[in-house]
Amino acid sequence: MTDASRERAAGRRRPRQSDIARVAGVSQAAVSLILRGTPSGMALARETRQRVLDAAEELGYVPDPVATRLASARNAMLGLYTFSTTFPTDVAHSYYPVLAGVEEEAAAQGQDLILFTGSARAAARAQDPAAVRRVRVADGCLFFGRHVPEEPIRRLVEDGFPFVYIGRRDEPGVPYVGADYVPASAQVVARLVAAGHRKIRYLREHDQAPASADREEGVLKGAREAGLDTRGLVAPTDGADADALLGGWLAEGVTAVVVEQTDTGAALAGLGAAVGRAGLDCPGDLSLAVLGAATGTRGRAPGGGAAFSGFDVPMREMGRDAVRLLLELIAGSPGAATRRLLPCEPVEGGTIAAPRPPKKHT
Amino acid sequence: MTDASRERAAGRRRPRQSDIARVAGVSQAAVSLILRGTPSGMALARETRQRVLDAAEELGYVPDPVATRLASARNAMLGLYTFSTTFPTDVAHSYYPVLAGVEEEAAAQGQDLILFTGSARAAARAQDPAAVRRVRVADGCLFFGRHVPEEPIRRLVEDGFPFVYIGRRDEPGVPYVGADYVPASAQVVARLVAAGHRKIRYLREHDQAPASADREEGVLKGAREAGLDTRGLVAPTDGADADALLGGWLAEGVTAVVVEQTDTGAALAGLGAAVGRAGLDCPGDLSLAVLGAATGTRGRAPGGGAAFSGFDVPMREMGRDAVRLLLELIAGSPGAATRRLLPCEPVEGGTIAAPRPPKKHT
DNA sequence: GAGTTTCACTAATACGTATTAGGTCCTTGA
DNA sequence: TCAAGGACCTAATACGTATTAGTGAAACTC
Repeated sequence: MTDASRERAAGRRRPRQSDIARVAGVSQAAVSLILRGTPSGMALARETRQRVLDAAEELGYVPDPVATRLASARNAMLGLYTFSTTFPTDVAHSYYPVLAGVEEEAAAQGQDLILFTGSARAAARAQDPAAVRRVRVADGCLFFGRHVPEEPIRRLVEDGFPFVYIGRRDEPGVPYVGADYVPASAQVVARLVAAGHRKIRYLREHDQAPASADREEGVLKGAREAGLDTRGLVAPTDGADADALLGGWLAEGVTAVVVEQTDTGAALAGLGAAVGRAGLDCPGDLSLAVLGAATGTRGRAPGGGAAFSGFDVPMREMGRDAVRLLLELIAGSPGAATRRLLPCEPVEGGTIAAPRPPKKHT
Repeated sequence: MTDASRERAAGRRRPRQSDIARVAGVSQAAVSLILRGTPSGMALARETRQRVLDAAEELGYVPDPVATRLASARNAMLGLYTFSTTFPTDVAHSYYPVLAGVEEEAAAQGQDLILFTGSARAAARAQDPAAVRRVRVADGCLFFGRHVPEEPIRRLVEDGFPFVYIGRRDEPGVPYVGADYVPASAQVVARLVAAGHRKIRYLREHDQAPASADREEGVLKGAREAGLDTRGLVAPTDGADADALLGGWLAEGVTAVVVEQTDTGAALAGLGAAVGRAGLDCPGDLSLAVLGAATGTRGRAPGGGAAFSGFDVPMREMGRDAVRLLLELIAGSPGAATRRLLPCEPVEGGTIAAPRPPKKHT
């Protein structure tokens, strides 16, 4: 009776393996074995096999993916949990290439993605642990975003749930795929020094993220290795005080500025505008370098068409590698390196030149 | 013994209702009833209910969507199937705002999204029906993309699976949320006519998509209503022959060109370049109008900073409305209009002006 | 010709949740 | 004191497939 009413409601009911079994005169198990492929050492008579295949074809059988996944432990779905909206409003958002990489690799590996949209509500209710816990519906999960509620994540670590963070993390035991900012940032400073700059400033945002800390560390490392004075080297900004900062630096004889590029891009935008307002030529009057222009969103230098000098963050590759690592964790591969830093590609660009001969000094 | 070995193998197993039941000292059925909500006329003691809820919280229980789906038919997950990569390589891709709208509304409705990444392989294997079939793990599915394999879709219609197409479709019975291009396109022509133009051309791409057909229909409608000659009005292009077309039109005394804007943007890009090479001033020498600039990607007119005149496609709202419609279909709402066209917002822009007094005629 | 293998398949059960049909106790009314 | 009813919960089963253990029969071994 229930069956009949369901058939009425949904038109013709989808044929199942048991229907095929009835038609072909075999058991449901035989149908499953034949359609799925016999595991090993199992043999089915050629004729029976054909009868089942014919019946399946005739009935228009389609396996139910839900049942398939219930029966086998995996569901070939990877979670993607972002701590802001996944599709940001700002098209030029720097997250974007990472997501593209994630999708690309997931598709290549035959995995679907579950986008957890709880972010908005989770943010509203301040760290609702249930929101993060929901990711367990997937085989594993990728986390992405600068600011993360730590408590729910720790919970996942404890439970042994497979997940990978995109971006370096400080917490022990958290697998991640990040960018290797330290050497890349040091190398940018080295390039400025090689071009003749001795008075350099580093403009960074007010931010506690590991990515920011690493860049600063790299800049300091590069400065020390070149024998530069690191006092006053680092200047945090919110993007609004750029004019004052720039004026001060020019007065001090600064010839090059390194800028941190993050998802908001506030520091770079602020400085770029200030350079424009001051009527400075770049790189004629001032050399600029950017730490981590987002691939595909690469800003244009104030002067004209040339790209900023600095390095690119391998966003796409981070996304891809995170998927690979996650799948290894899910599979339980023992030898996998669970904390990975990918190298950043240097960008030649056109915003570094030799400094003008200093007036005071000559 | 089996349980124990599995626990060892996979670390700690995900908690199930039966685990909660054991902890709380009730049956699995009671757990399901309490967590899911008692149907009607069922009463559970307040104290028992609390014990179960506490145990669930303590164990970090999350319902298995696959099992949920198999047993009932809801899992609060909507599928999103795109017939190209979901995160396109081109950041300025016009699909983007639609996806943002989908995510926004899904989050608002407490639904997660399943991104089906089969697209790549499906495209490779030319219309593999299995790829589309995967969507059935979700409660319903959104389809998005200009070119769609029709056969698998028809299959879903037959099976009564709830889905919504983003973009108008010709096939009968397919629910969709699209943009109402016909009146919007006609209105653009009317605006040109009102500005004094009588010789107009419409540049469209070689494309069979309904969206293209609708725009052309609207342009023709607008032309007829203004009493214009529609012969030679429509010109398809691949973007490469723009110089020749433009030259011919100028010789004919054409004073305004309407351009179709699609996801590739080839037609507009080609014409814009041709206008530049011909040294024409827009709108001084030639008025331009664009049918459907993508929100957020709005092109700039060749002359300078002004936006193209024309209309905007309500991409974001289409995404949102598609989610709403899909949820209605899933809920089985009887009165829902299943085929919706949203109005396009006119864009004033700066590329329409009165035509120069024609030389030949005067 | 008793024992062993191989073949070809089936029975049974797991996967995790939803749902329905009861089953116990406890209170209440007559 | 017995029946009726309600409150509270459990047993049983369904959902559709995967998988393992096992079964009967034929074929082979010595």
